[in-house]
Formats: sequence, C-alpha cells, structure tokens
Amino acid sequence: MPTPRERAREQTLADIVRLGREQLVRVGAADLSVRSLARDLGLVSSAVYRYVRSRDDLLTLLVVDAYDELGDAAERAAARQRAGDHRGRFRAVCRAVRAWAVAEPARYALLFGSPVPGYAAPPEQTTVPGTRVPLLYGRIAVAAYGDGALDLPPAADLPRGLRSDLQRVGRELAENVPEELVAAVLLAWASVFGAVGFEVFGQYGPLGAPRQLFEHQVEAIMDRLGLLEQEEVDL
Amino acid sequence: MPTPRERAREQTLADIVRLGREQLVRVGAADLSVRSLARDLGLVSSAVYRYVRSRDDLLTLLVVDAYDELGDAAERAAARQRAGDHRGRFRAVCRAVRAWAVAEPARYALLFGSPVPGYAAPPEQTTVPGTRVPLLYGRIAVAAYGDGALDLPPAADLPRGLRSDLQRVGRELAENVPEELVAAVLLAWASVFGAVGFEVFGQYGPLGAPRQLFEHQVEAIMDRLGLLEQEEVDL
DNA sequence: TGTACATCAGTGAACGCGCGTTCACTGATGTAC
DNA sequence: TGTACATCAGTGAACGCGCGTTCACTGATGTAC
Repeated sequence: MPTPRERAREQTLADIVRLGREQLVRVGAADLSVRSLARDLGLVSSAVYRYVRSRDDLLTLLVVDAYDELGDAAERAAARQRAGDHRGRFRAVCRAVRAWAVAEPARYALLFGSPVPGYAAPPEQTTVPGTRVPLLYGRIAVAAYGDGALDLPPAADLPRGLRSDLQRVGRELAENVPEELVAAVLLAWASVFGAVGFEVFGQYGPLGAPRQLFEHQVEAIMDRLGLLEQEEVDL
Repeated sequence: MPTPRERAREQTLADIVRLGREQLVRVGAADLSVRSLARDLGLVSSAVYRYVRSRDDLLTLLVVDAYDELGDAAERAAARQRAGDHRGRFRAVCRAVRAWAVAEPARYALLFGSPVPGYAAPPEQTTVPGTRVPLLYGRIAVAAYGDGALDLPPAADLPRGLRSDLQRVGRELAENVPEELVAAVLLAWASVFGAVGFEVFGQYGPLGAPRQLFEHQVEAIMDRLGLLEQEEVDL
C-alpha cells in the first residue's frame, strides 16, 4: 500500500521521463539540460536532483526508455504474425523498427547515432533493453532454421577470433546454433539499421519514395539471409 | 602571384580547418565552439569571424573536409586495384571506409551520425563531396555489369515511385543502368555503413574481433550484391 | 620612386544567454510510541 | 487517539563556467597616382 508521498514520487519520476522525452525531441541529446527540464516540470532546477543523480543519469533513463519502447514495438509486431511465418515475423519487426525511427528520429539518434559527448551508457542498465531487437532477429532465424526454412550460405572458414565471438553470441540464442547463422543475422541486423539510419539521418538525399525503397530492401535482406518463402518450405 | 597578406589568409584558413578537426576529435560536433577554436589559434574570438561567417559555416567547412578525406581514401584504394578486378575494388573501398571511420570516429559521427542540433548542412556545398563514395560503389557495379561480372537478382515488380527514384539515380551513373542494379547498390552501401556504424558507435558491444567480422561481412555483401569472383566470370 | 589613401586582420569590451551542481533552509508528510 | 520526532520534496541563492555574435578601434599591408 503506497503512501501519498510514494505515489507523488512515482508520478514525478514518470513526468521526468515524459518531459525528458519531449525535450529530446525538441533539442536533441547533446542539448538536453537539467535546468530546462526543471522549468518544464515547474520545479526549481535543484529539485530535480531529488530524483536523478546527474544529467548522465537522466540520459540513461531516457536511453532505457527508448530501447524499451522500440523493443516493445518490435516484439508486439512479431507476436501479431503467425508463429510459423518466419518471413512475416522478420518483415514485421523491420517495419516496426523503421516506423518507430521515422516517428522518433531524435530518440533513434540517441540510441543509434553519434555518442553523446562525455556520456557513456552504463552497460549494466542498457545492455538488456538494447539487445532486445537483435535477439528477436536471432530467435526468428533460429526458429526458421529449426523448421528448415533458413537456407544458410555454405560455411566459410572463419578465423579463430571470429568463430569464438559468433559462438558466444549463438549460445545466448539457443544450443547448437551454427556460426554462419549468427554471422548472417548480424549482417541482416546491421543492414536493416543501416538502411533506417540512412533514411532518418538524410543520407539518401531527396528520395521520393523512402518507404517503398525500405520495403524492397527488407525483401532483399530476407532473401540474402536465406529466409525462404512459405511455399518454398512446403515443397 | 599572391601577396603576403593573401598567403597569410590562406594559412590561417588552413589552420582553422586543421584545429577545427582536432577539436572535433576531442569534443564532438555538438560541443565544437568558435571561442575555443580561437583560443587554439591564439586569436581573440571575434577574429575568427574574419574567416568564417558563423559557427554553422565552420561546421560546413569541416563536413566538406571530412567527406573529401573519406572520398579521397576510398578512391585511392579503388585505384590501387586492377581495373577489371571489380570485387577487389569493392573490397578495397569497404576497407578504406572502415579504416577511416575507425581512425576518425568523431568525424565519421559528424557525417553519418545524429544531425547536429540546429544545424543543417547546405546541400549546394555538401552534396558533391558527400556522394563520392556511393557513386564509387555505383561505378564499380556498373563496370562489373558491363563485364558480365554482376549477377543481378531477378527483376522484381517495383512500385512506380520507387522506379523513378532508381532511374534518376541510375542516370547519374551511366546510361541504361537497370533499376535492380541501383537498388542492389543502395542496399550494399547501406549495409556497409550499417556495419561500420555499429562498430564505431559500439552497438556490437564487446566483440573480440570486429575487423574479422567486417571482413566476413564485406564478402557476404559482395556475394549478395551478385558480384562474381574472377574465376566465375572467366568461365 | 614616393606618397596618400584604402583595405583588412586582429583587438578588447560588451550584449545577453544558458549550463550543472552544491548547500543550508522550510514546511509538509509519515511513523513510533 | 494524540504527540514528538524523523524523513524528505522542494526552495532560493550561489559557485564558476562557457557560449555566439556585434562593434568601434588600431595599425600593418597593399595600391593607385
């Protein structure tokens, strides 16, 4: 049973995240400021320090918040597809990622753009939310592999250091995940975010139909990952 | 025949770019400041305005400088390979891009990371240097296509808006460039920079062998672009 | 070739602004007897 | 149930800092006659 004081505290903390989010959208991570957040809250600047140890702490809060919102959107999108439709699930995740990024360019930039000068996200707080999307891609690929719906490229002979990296990541997904699967997923993941980043950060220049380009790219990425169409599997 | 005054002016302008570069490396684009650059130059802050109209102007100077250095490195790397070795040229460009990005993370971030808040690069100054690398990829693919060394995916039926985008880009490369080639190059380009960005901005987390991963990814990207090995072409 | 004038790099003061963080404090809320 | 004490959200002043840009100025360099 929370006391009124406790409820007020949680309310204020929620306000801090909400208004911090809005400020992020307005001015970007580098210009995010405790004082201006305090003004938005209707508090004196020093009061914010009752809730947040420092500006870096505030940034971490917003990083985790953003990763979680993106992760939620991606996982919800995947869950809306039939479990066996691996290609549909992969596609849905890509669309969710792009939609979130286009709707929230400033927060996308906080997560995947330049590091904020002088700030390093503390891994113990950001690693778990930050790996939700890549793990989701990995689980989709593993499920497809289990169903014979993933056509991996022939095993290349990889150098030792890389093998052990890929094995380590693979073990976080499931047992006996082939290294080539992990490598293929990492490339697909980087390709999706490369395409999204180029669109959000304006590298494509004045392209008329960015959504159509992305749709086409997602199909190509799935083809190249070896993710088969349903009918190909049924054969 | 330049007067001493003119030579001094050029010298100072060069110093501004050089010290601006160093400051970018130290503090990042968002914290780049006219006053601190003036201190590095041994000038009073207002003196910098004899050379640069504003802080945004200074940023543009550094953006162009960085695009040109990257473009030079990529073009030099390509030129060092045999003209007919398309795969070798593509690989060399990727390695040059990654090497530059790893050596110059702050300048890579300026070009490909989050937009600097409140700053928009003027297209009339940045478009030409900014498109050197993608055009280079495009030219390599076109040359390979001409030699029968590019195995394009089957032509998909693309929506109209996307077709015209791809045709427009294709026309900047050569005549009669198939749309699928342009689409494939755009994806390869985004994939390379997606992978480089993930490495430079730390999305891969503590990966032991990032260079080896990248090497492997470049081969996969070339395979998936349809860029054939030499021996495959000779057959 | 020498002189008068124009150009322009660099100065120093000033404008108005915002920042993160600390600290002693007040007064309302919560708790133990 | 009532009272004494402890907790803690929020205040207001202060610290020391840095920023972009303008402006009237000085004095050296460049140019036209």
